[in-house]
Amino acid sequence: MNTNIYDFAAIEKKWQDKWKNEETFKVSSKSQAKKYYLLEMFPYPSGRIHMGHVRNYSIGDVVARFKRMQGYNVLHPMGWDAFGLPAENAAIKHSTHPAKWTYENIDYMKKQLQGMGLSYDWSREIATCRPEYYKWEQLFFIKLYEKGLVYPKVTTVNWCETCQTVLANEQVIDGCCWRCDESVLPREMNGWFFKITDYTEELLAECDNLKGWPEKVLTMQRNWIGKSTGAEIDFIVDGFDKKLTIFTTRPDTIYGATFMSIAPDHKYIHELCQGTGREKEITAFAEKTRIEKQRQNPEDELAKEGVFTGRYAVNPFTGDKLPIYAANFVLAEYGTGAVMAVPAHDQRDFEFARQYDLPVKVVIQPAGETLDGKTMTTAYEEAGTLVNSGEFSTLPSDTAKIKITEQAREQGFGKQQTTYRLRDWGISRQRYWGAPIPMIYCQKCGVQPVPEKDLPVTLPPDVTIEKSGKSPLHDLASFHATTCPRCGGPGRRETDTMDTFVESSWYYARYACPGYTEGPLDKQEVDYWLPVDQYIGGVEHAILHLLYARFFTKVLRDIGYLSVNEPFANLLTQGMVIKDGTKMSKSKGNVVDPDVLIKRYGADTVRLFSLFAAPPERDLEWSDQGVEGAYRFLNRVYRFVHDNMETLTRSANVLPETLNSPSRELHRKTHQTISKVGSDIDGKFHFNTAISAVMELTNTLYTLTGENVPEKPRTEIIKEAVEAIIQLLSPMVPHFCEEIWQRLGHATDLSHSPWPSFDPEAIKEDFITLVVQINGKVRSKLQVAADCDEDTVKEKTLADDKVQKFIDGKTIRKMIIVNNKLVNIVVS
RNA sequence: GCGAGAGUGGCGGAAUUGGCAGACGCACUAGACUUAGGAUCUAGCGCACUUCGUGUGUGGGGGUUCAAGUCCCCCCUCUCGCACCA
Repeated sequence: MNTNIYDFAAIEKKWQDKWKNEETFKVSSKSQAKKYYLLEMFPYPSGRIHMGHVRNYSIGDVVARFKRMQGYNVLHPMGWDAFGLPAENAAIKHSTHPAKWTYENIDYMKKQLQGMGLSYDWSREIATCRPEYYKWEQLFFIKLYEKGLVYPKVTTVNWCETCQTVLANEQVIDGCCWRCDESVLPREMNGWFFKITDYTEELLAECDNLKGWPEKVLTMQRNWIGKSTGAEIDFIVDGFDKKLTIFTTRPDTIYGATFMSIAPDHKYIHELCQGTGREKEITAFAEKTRIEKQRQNPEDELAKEGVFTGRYAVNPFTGDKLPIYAANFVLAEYGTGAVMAVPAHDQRDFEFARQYDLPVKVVIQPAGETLDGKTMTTAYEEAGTLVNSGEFSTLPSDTAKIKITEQAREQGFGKQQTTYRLRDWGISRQRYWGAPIPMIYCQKCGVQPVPEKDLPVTLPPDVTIEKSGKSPLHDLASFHATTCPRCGGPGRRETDTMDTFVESSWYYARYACPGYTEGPLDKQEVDYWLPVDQYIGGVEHAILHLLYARFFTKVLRDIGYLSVNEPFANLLTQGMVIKDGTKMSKSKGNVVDPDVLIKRYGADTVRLFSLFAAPPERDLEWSDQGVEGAYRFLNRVYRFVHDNMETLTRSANVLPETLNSPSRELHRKTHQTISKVGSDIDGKFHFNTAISAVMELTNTLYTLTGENVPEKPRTEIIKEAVEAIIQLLSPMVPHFCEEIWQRLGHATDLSHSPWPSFDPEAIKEDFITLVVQINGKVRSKLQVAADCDEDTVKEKTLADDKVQKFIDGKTIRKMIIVNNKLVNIVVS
């Protein structure tokens, strides 16, 4: 290795080989040190890592290395979220097998990650597509089924005829399949559901305890859960034997109901209009609405539209007959699928009423204003005082809510009710490349779980993915033909596979015991390592993955596999990497390839820049010139060490008793930097300011040792500064620092040597520059001894020439002295 | 529409509890070294005015204060999330 230049390629290879051969970052729970579990979201093995990965894993690695130097027993694992549709698409495109494609990608990406010098314990690597992994997922499925937390349901799904598969909502773009661009059709299908709704309240309540999560993510989760409290009230329908139940958050407005709206696909819609002569019209309207909702651009709201059903509901409080409309804005899936319409106090009902010329009856009056149903132009939705509401008139709306609900309950036609937006999690996928759902259908016994001893239900490898995209499992008798575990008769396996979000809902726990064969989780290990102390990933998973993982943790806790309530104690959501102001994408041609950068500058430079360019939670604008700057900085440090190698290695580590002035200055700056970098990294993740602090120290070092300075710092102090720079940078640019550390004569690796500590005494400044303001404007600056007393400051200030000039002939009204900072003289 | 976050030089971004706005880096300008410079070093670099200097300046407007990027009120813009949720 030529040490005259910064030969990053040779340096990085040397240390990566060493880390790999010596398993430097392998950890075990048998340690005296306190544990720290740092996890980054594992990648989908799509082929190559992208800049988003580089950023995510660089951030994580800094924290892992920092915590390790602080003496923690750091678990820092990596693995592969390896099931998913892209593998099937690639298999079709390249006439290969999803498994082959996936494993090849994993091999390549693993090399890329190792090439970044990330400090993973690779002995814990997981690939979710391996039977050793998904076997346990199938076991969970069965356990959940036995507990009633998994159930089958026939429901409407997004079906793509061309691709022969169900699509998740997020895979439907403007009503079309993201893959083939054909229209997606709703289709009634049987599917398996996880009963996440059993955990709604806990998922919501625990949000308040997740102090280490960004408020933004918690808000998104709360919104997604969408709790609202109100009342359910039954309405009798004239000439119809069933009651219609509505849900409302405003029972206080019930006297103002002038009609009723129900979803066009409400479960009673057909029965309801039977015999009214309006059946055809209603059916046509339901069909039209369905199609429009399919086609609808989510950006714009559908115009409100409705059709009278020919029936009337009776308001239980007033006895009024309310016409029932099928309305396109009422959702069958939310609440009860029917609403009482109070146009005076609900904007949607108001718009609908005006459109169809229905009465608007005011029952809530705001203070200091009198609303008139005939003339009002917008609904009044706030609180107020009840009017036209029988015995409840004059009550404030808050009280009325309670009283009206109470009376409905007493009289048996209503109750207090809470509704959630959150739905159960449909996990069936008509795909091949996923974990098979371990259930068997039997003509005689119905659906039966696969016995535990028969797990895993292995994905058959010998299949071809056809162009149609249809899962080969459906027609593969060797897979689905089996016997019923109960009666021994012929059975057919479930041919659907699980949503890939199921794998990622528990992988973090499996890292605690990746090789465990007695069960999914080794209780001792997971109890030691969990929860994850710091989780890091993109904000795009704010709801789906993070909610599912929280749910799974609670389920696994209740089955007895885990002891924690929440999987991730602290969460950091990093921003996107963008270029030219927009997200990197092939179509925009602004993609930066990490391989190219690493080849050109080395992994350390790429890491350094991605940490320096922006704080983690913000978007990072990629700049080729910025990368150049990071490279330049490392060279600057390298050069200093190289040019001073002899002095540095010869110099003692013991600091001398007395120091000259430049020594004191450098010593102070060194300790200030140690202090700042530590506090910037620890918990704050301000890597950008940490790096700039080290740059400042480097600049100071150059300045104080420059050719023309009259007196240089002592070599011991220079050595102290250089070693601090190397130690402080080491979590960010590990190869570079290890190499220099070694050349400086250290026998122990930096990875496992302690984080430097600072001397609080050394940090203190001898002299302070005191800013002197007159009427709030900076007019002069004074050098004073630190902690100088007020009288001395006053005296010195008034004696200053510039100050004299500005206060001459004026009256001093006030003098404000802020210790060690500034003086403000108020004159008139 | 609702919710969250943000708005600071040419650019990325700094600025404890209110206390020198623009740290650090990029770009740019001038100079040095050099056969050469896309290496390195030195100096400059918010804007305006004629220089020392003075004025002005953190999306806009108002306020509190000796002092506001920071606190309070109103408005504007952008990003993200949710979106007819009854």
